[in-house]
Amino acid sequence: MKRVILVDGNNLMFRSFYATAYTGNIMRNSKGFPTNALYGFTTMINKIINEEKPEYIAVAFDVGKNFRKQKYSFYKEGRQATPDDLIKQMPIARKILDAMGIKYLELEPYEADDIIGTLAQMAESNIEYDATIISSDRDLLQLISPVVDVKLLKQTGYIKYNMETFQADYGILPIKIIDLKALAGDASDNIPGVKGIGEKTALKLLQEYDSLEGIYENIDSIKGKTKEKLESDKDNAFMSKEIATIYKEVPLNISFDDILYKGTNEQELADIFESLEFYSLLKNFERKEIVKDDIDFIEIEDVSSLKLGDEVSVYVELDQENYHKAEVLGIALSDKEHNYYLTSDHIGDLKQILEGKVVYTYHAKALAIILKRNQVELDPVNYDLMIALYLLNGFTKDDIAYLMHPEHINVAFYEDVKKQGFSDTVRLKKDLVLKSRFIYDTRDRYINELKTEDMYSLFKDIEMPLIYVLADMEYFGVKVDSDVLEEIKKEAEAKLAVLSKEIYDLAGKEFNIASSKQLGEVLFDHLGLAIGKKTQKGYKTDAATLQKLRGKHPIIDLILEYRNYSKIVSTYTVSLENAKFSDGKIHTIFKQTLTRTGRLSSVEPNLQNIPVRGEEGRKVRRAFIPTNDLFLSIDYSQIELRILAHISGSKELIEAFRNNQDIHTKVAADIYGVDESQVTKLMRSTAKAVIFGIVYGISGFGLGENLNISSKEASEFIKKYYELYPGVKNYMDNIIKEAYETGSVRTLFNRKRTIEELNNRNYMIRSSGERIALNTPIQGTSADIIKKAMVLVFDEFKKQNIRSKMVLQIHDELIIDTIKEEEEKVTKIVKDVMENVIKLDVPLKVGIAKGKDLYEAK
DNA sequence: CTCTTCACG
DNA sequence: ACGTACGTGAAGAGC
Repeated sequence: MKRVILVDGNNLMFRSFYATAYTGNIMRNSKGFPTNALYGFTTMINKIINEEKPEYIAVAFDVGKNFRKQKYSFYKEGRQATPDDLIKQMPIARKILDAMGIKYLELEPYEADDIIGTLAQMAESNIEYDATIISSDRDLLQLISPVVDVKLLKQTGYIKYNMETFQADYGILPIKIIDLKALAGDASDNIPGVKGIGEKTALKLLQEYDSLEGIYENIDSIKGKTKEKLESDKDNAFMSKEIATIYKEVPLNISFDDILYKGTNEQELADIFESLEFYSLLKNFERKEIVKDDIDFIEIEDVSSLKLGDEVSVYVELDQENYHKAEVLGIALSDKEHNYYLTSDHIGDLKQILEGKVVYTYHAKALAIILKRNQVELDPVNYDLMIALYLLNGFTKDDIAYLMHPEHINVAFYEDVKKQGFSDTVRLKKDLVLKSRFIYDTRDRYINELKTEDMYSLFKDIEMPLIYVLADMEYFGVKVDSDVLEEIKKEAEAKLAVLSKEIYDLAGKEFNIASSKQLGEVLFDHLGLAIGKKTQKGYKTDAATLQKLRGKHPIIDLILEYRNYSKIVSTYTVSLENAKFSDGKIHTIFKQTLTRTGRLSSVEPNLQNIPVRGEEGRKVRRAFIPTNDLFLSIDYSQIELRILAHISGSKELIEAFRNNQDIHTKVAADIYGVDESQVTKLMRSTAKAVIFGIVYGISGFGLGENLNISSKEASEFIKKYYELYPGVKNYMDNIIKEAYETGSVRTLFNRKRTIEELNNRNYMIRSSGERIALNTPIQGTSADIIKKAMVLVFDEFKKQNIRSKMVLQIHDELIIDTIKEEEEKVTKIVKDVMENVIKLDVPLKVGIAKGKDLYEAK
């Protein structure tokens, strides 16, 4: 028996396109040509070849006009036009198939379905062959027969249907899919069917009367509404049947020999992948010299033999991403004309080599920390390519290789090198030199781009200096008291032991409380509590869901408490202790090029989410102690709302901030229509939720969920807020309009965020894009402001010889590890800088707290 | 490796 | 009809 694989090419391309277009970020090559559909398509075809090992294979496409549409103009009407970005990719799919040695078939005015149907028919009539059809389109199920089966692609994986499995699922013969559509119609193809009859009813009718014809022959034995519907739409039903029927006599004039799988022409395919920049797929080929992966350089033993111009790029390779622990693997230097390689033991010479020069690098913070660890203090570099790219493209990879590949420079990806080890030193040296060369050669280009985009000042005056502020903070670190952590851990573990016993008793059995799957089964199946929302894998058991079940069963409170303590143990005692260095401190990494809004993030460990809201968790803060004498915490009061007031120009909000009013109380008084003195706690917290929601672009539903009120009531609040603060509403409308027009939004400091989501045809994703457009200028401006403040504070400390240290930034808060004698000075400097870093239409205000640990300094 | 949950602003 | 708040990082479960 010979197996024939029939692939629905159109279907694969559409699927691949929309699968990855979903987030709004369409994959493109460096020339801007869209490649997302082709990537998915190629991956799928490769998978099919590997899994099916076909002897015969054909891929069918739609082309030109189609006869159904010509006859029935409403067919597929109302469909969104195929996006240009997808149309452009279609011809390349055919080229890829040619290069892969796979026959593709298309013939006007037929659709891919009809071509597949015709080939399936050929298999039916030739005893030697059987066929497998691959598609996600259920229409093709009508072709299933004893010799034809269908692999129906699902979001992940597929379902294989043959005669038996199809009948088991649907209860009808495969061919009756046509009759099913004749009755139920098909919204996506705009096939009418019988109005008011859906899939359920249609299946029932077909199981009883076998076919559309059978149903109408027995129309009198059908009763009620169904009969009426059938009678009034009889013509539509038969017409729908005709449209839904796959045509099996397309005049292709081919034999199976014409669709023999010939195998890949590697050079041809490599050329296509090269132009599409599918580097991961190219790895599979031995390739001719298409990319640059060689470079001339001088290996330096004696530093005095180095001859460098005034402008120098330097690249230092580390053996792991965490530069607080990493060892240097090698050093590369480039100037206008030369490239040099230095072994890692020259790291200490970099000061002498680079002093007085204009220095460019990639990831200056890593370099700075490595040098600090080698007791070298180098002047700040002038240009960090990683930062430039972050500002320009929102590029977030630490690995420069991701940037060089699109420019046809073949250096190993860091992940791959790590896997293989760094043994191939020749390769390592070349790669390093290629990197320093690249940094040097692209510098002018990116500086110009920054200027064109009006972000040069943001780059030069804020982000570049901030590198060294952060390096200083990270390197100094935060001291941790292990005894305190141990004590908290012990207490929490004791509580957990008691709690789990009680929980098992109430549940009537032992289970893993940390498993949401098992917990869901216990609560909802075993104890029979009212089921709320579901997740992909079971019942939702998060805190919000459990909160609603409180009082329904005593186990709920215990579980909430259990979760609280287990979070403390795992995330905030054990792992913090593990993160401690031999100096007794934690050295986090502040990622400066990660977030889409301009905020920092903190990793290994995250020191921006140490508990504070709950009393139990908050105790963890006792373990964070100053290296000097005390912690000062200075935080912006309601900075995002003040920014909203400023950029929206809302008269009412500006007025309120200028008068130093409690904004939540004021808004509460306004929306409830009472005097401020009559505002209750609940009213104030409701107002607070409304205000925050507005900044995030919330819906009535979302606010309702959040406040546990009906979405109608919530919508009323939102409406009321807009009426009271028309400036805010106006801002929201304008920024969204602007975002649609320019495809991006900016902060007050010109930081730019492009929002691909706005071009998405999916309503949900577009809405999400609109919320991003609303929120990013606010969150981003707040990030800009505190970043600038950090740079100024750092400079001022230096100027006044302050030895107290800024150690943490938590988005709107700075923590200073303070020397007692400097307390007054430090407080004054930080407060002054933070409040005056920018002049807005509203004042900026800070709150100050201090203490002998992070618990008190809050 | 993905999902769920939960910590922070 | 649909799904429903912005930005993060980390741990544990379970495939």
